[in-house]
Amino acid sequence: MVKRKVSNPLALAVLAVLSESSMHPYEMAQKLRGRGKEQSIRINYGSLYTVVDALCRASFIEPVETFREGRRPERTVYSLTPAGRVELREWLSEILRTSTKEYPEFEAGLSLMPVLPPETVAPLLRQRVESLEIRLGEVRAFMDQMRASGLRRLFLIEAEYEEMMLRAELAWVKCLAEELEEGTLEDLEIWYRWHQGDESSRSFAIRGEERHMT
Amino acid sequence: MVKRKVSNPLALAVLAVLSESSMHPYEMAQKLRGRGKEQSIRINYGSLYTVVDALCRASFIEPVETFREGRRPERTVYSLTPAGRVELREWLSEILRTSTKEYPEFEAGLSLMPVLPPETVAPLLRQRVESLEIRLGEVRAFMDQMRASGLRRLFLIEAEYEEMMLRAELAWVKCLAEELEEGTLEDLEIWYRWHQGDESSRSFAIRGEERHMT
DNA sequence: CGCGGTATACTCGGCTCAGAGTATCCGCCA
DNA sequence: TGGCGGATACTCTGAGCCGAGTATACCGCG
Repeated sequence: MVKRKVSNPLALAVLAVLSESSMHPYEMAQKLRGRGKEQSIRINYGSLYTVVDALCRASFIEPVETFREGRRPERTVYSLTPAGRVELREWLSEILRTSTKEYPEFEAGLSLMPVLPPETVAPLLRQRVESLEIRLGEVRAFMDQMRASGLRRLFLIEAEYEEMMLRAELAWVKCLAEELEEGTLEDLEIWYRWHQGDESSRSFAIRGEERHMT
Repeated sequence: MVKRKVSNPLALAVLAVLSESSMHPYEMAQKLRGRGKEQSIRINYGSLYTVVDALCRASFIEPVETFREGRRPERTVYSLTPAGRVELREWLSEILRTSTKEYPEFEAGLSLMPVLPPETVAPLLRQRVESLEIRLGEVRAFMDQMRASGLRRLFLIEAEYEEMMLRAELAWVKCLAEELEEGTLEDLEIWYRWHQGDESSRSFAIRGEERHMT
């Protein structure tokens, strides 16, 4: 778990494309886009050039030539250094090997959910179900399209992972929404009363304590 | 999907605790820690004070008094404004309602996985299984501990969500590792040959095209 | 009664990042 | 042939964010 000198995942993608052949930054973006990597790694120009620069400073890549055609801005072609190859292997291994805690927005939302009254939350979760279904459709469409263009399944493994995670969340959210709608959720009673301003629900978060929440 | 003036999830947590009662920044952090919110929302001092400041500038919160005890640094107590209350409700609703695409590291890792040879990847995934199991244990321990201190289940819903997502990932990774170990994964053959430098696997990513990868 | 360790309460500087803006070239249609 | 849209290829600015560092107070222990 060494701290990486360049920690943006886009840098990992840069190292990966350069492990194939030398190229200039814009071409890297094209390559990654062509393979549909923008689905799993955020590619944006601002970060791309910053990241290439940072990789250069860390000596993981180096410029091999610069040229210009016409009066276009100069293109600098970069190539991977041996140190860069090592970094690529180690970093990628670490990512596959260890699961680091991330903080998805929805988890934060859930943890503050009781701030809203339960009658409000139920329809919101229903909307989420729809939203997840749409996203699921997009992922499937993306996979079909990529496969149609001849890409092997191995190169769509990250999309399969995303699909599976979406399905898992979908099932869970559906279940939670149902419990809310049918009133079978534990603690729903006090949650409701608390939002009515009921004094008897002062101890809301904690069983048998004075009032406070979140 | 309005763009938030202050977009750090920590700001949402600040609005949420202030919806209960006015307090100073350090107390907010204590409250959130006490409820175990540091599991679902990144709380760190640097961000906390920046975020409080930003919320002030956006008029979602305002200072109500400042005092000092002894020769300790000054404490500023903040309270929620009506605009802040509206922001809290809307922001939280949006998070619960819509799923926005996030970019977990592991997904990026998977999408670049073929850079490593398959014999290397299999044991890495096995290590991930272990790592996920450890994390799962931590989440369970956290829930038990919180429940033991009297916290209602409703306030641990985000932990239940995390547990479920961990289980889903665990099952999937186990399955993938197995397929690799038993050689039943589609495309495993060429993946292997490609790393041997075999010329017949030049068309690796794409079926029937010249060599390139990622 | 002196000392170290822990809790309190911030501050600061530097790095990262996003995304809007800029400038050039090419193809095409009228 | 002139103009316009779209692709190419960056650049720049400002805001966000982190985490190490700082300084004081309190508390227990020998």
